[in-house]
Amino acid sequence: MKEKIEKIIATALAQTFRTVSPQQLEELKKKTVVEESRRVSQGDYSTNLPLLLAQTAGSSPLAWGEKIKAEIEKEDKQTLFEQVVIAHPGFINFFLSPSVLTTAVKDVLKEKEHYGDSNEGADKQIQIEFVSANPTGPLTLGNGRGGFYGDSLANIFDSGGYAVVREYYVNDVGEQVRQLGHSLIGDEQAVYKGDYIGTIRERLGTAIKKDSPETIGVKGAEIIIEEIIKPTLERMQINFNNFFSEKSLYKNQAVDKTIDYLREQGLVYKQAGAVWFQSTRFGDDKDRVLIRADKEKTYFASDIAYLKNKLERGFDKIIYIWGADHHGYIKRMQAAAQALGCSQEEVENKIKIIIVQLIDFLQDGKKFRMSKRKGTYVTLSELLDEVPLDVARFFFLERGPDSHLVFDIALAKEKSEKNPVYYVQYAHARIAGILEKAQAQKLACQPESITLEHPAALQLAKLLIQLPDLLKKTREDYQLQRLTEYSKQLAAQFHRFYRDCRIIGEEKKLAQSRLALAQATAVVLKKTLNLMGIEAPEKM
RNA sequence: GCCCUCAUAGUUCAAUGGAUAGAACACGGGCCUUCUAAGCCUGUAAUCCAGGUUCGAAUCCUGGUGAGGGCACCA
Repeated sequence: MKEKIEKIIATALAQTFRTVSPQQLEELKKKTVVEESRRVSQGDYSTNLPLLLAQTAGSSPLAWGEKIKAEIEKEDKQTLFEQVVIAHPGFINFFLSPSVLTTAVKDVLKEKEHYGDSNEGADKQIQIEFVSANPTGPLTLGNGRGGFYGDSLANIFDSGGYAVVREYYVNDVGEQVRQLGHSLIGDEQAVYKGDYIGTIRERLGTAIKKDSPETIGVKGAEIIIEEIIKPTLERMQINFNNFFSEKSLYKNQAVDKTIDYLREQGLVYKQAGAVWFQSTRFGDDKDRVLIRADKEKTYFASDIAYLKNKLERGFDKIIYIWGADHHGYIKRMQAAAQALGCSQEEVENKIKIIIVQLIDFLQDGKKFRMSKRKGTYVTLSELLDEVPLDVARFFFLERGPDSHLVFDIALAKEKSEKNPVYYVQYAHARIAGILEKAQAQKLACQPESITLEHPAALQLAKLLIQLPDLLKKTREDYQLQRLTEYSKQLAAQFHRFYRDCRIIGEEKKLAQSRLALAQATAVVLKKTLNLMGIEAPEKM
């Protein structure tokens, strides 16, 4: 919808404003905002264009408004708008024609679960790497946040027509694996604590006595991945396309080859026995070690090899989802990307690193920072024992990635009945109930002859048409909390419609129209919930 | 010390530089002979502080204050 309006505005702008250079025109178009109006009195959509024009070319915003309005009305050949109104201090408000809304309801019913999908990414491949928790213990709430976030983001790109690869990078080699080995042995170098250590120790049996810490660590990591992490991911209903092993990058010499490559580029030097990468050449704060004096390669070295691998696989977009404790890594990864041949622009647009803030949790009135090493953490599977998956997903997705959230465990359990996810699901179940009843009475909706007359019905239809714009926007700015907000709005508006507009028992044509709207609402609600990985129940 | 986030009702969160800052929970009133009251209506209540940019700032800039995170030949 917004696109259609933008197009009309762009044409109107070009007609009105001929004296200006093409660059300025582009500039104006870029700055022009079309948004859903916040208030009914301000129409359905509005734009700030007159204000911008006054800024660029002088004269009063309202005068510009009049000129643009005239052009818009000429240009609006499909009569999208019932009314176009200039408003102080310089907005144009658009009131949609009822026919736009009835058409939208028909579209929803026709496209069903594909409503809101787009083909913008039809020939594009995108890779999202997320969770990637170290195989040294169970997944934590923090992993859950990143996991639900990444999974839903992937769904939204799916819906945009992209070929999406969901990948989990397994750090199955190196220092921490050795530390895991020591922890399993239980010697003085033990680091990880927690009940699972004892369980795995028993599983390994006599191997503990004879194998090296490294070998034990490798075995332990495998058990943790296969028997702790993967089952938890399954409970979370996250399906990765690929578990990418760090070890494999060593086996096929990818790490060595990457270091060689950097060396050929003249970006590597030796100092004090170690091999360094000149990341400062690309804006990093300091150079970084690739090979330590003791010949051990750093994680950064394999991270670069992994990035190289991703680039070679030809993805159009590469998304990393990291916890805030990794933010210090961004600069060096961007430096690495440039060293691997990405332009500045590619680093900005092609490689997206999303930082999800860490979670504190509240227990007995005290805040705790989670730490696997200290054993002070809540595992995701513990959470899922207490709280249904739908609630957990909604709870995490409700917050923007930048928000530092405090997870009150007691509250999450106690308030599960009041969780907004039930509110949204209830709206869906209510509709399902009506549809069932309607069917029993042989009342079927006739999408071809819908009329929407009641304000509550019109308002509901206006919300339905927002889904495509909302998904598109989210693919641009990654602000997933928009989906939970939208689902709550949609549910609320349906509940109002339900209050004001009866369906069963009304005059036939009216009943059919309203039934169509209710059914379309169910489709959109379900779509929105499913994108978040949440069920849309028929009964509650 | 340097760098990155964040700071909005009592609480947890929303809000592309736009018009009267939205919800939910909590607290106070109302609404079920009618398609699910897990609902609806309604009241109280907020942009950390000080400057600046702008026609317009919760949003951008500078400086404070407070919270979290990061600054190793660690992972």
